[in-house]
Amino acid sequence: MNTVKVPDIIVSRLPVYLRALQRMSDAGVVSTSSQELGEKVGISAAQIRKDLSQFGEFGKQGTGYYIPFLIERLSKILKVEQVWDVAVVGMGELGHAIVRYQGFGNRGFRVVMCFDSDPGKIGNLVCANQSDCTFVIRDTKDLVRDIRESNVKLAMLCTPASAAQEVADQLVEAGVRGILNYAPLRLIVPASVKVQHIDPAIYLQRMTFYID
Amino acid sequence: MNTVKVPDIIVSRLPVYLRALQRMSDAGVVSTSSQELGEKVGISAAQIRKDLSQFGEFGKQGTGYYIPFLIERLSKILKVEQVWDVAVVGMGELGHAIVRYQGFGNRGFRVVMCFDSDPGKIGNLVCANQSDCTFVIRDTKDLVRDIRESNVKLAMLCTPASAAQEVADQLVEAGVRGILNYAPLRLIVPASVKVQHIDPAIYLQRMTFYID
DNA sequence: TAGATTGTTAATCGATTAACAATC
DNA sequence: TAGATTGTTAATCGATTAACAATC
Repeated sequence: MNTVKVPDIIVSRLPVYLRALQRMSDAGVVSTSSQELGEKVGISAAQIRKDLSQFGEFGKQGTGYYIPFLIERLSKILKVEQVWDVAVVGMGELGHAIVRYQGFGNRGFRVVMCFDSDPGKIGNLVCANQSDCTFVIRDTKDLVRDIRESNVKLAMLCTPASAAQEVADQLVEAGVRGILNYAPLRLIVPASVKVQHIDPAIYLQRMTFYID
Repeated sequence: MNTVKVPDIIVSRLPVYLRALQRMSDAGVVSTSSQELGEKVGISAAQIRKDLSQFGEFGKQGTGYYIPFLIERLSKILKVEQVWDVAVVGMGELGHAIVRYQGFGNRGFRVVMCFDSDPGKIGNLVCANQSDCTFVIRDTKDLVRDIRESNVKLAMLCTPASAAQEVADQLVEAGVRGILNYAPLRLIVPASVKVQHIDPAIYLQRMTFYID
């Protein structure tokens, strides 16, 4: 077993490779090379080979990579050969959009429950699709109990900034190990909990710098 | 004038500094140090000083940084002392959530128009807030003309993956210089156009790797 | 076999950190 | 003044690239 820690920056590229490979696979392509994959994802061929070599030997000299095999291996490495249950907290516009969104299923995730603290929303139904209305908005007061009982390990945090840290604390207490944070502030969590942050305004500001 | 190109990685941190400074300012704090700011954003003090030194001298030895001044300078550098008009393309759940979202205003952006190609949606109203319904969904066929006429330089792309590249081509033709891409694929655009990509599934997969 | 492409090593490149003189 | 903190330089660290033997 290799006990050397894999650099975060390599881990962060693996999902990008996986997504491109799944697109190729969907298009009926069965094999590729580091060269071709690199062009699709905008990363050098050498880098892709080096990244993959952290985890094993997945290709063959002369012929490249067999896509179904590489997808299987990357899915295992990223632990998305299983489907993860996800909780959504904060059922404003964004929370609703996420719960209704259909695109996570084939990427390894599904929303299983959602919460809000607004009495006007608690108990309301959210329709994941037109015909089959499956989600009841739960009271955030029950968050720790409900998440712990159903063993949910991932959450998407869509509350206003003012409530975000308090909710994060509860998520940690409930045993959540990964938080996708949409609130525009940095969450303080133990080292054992991962946080990824999505703030559209930050991304827009990274582009305006370059526009004259 | 300094003609040395600023590294992208430094530019990418500036919005994070700005957001933290604005939060401090909102809380009534008027000055800070690289040490304190670093703790808030999770970046070393030395790195913050080095990043800022790319653009000038904004602090004072012994006393640190005067927050209103640093906010002003960072806003200028990122070109968000003005408010940018943004177009939203693809009015599914996500597009609606973005148009209705109120949080961009004080970060330098406002949505001014939205598009969809579905005849069942074109002409519908989208309410940016409860009382004042301001947006009519426009036909994507008119995108190039409308965006060019109103001189919009930023767009958020929320269409399905299948339509995304075609829409991106039209946005480029219309003179858009920055695209925030929510479709799960890499867009091909000229070097003069910046793309930032938001794919929640990618972020989730970056966390599951670390969860045992 | 000949051509193609891997996995890996060594060289290069760039980013981060440590340290400190300057100075508020 | 004495203490604090900047801006900057030099040292360190880590990531990327180039090159190529191995081999399908």
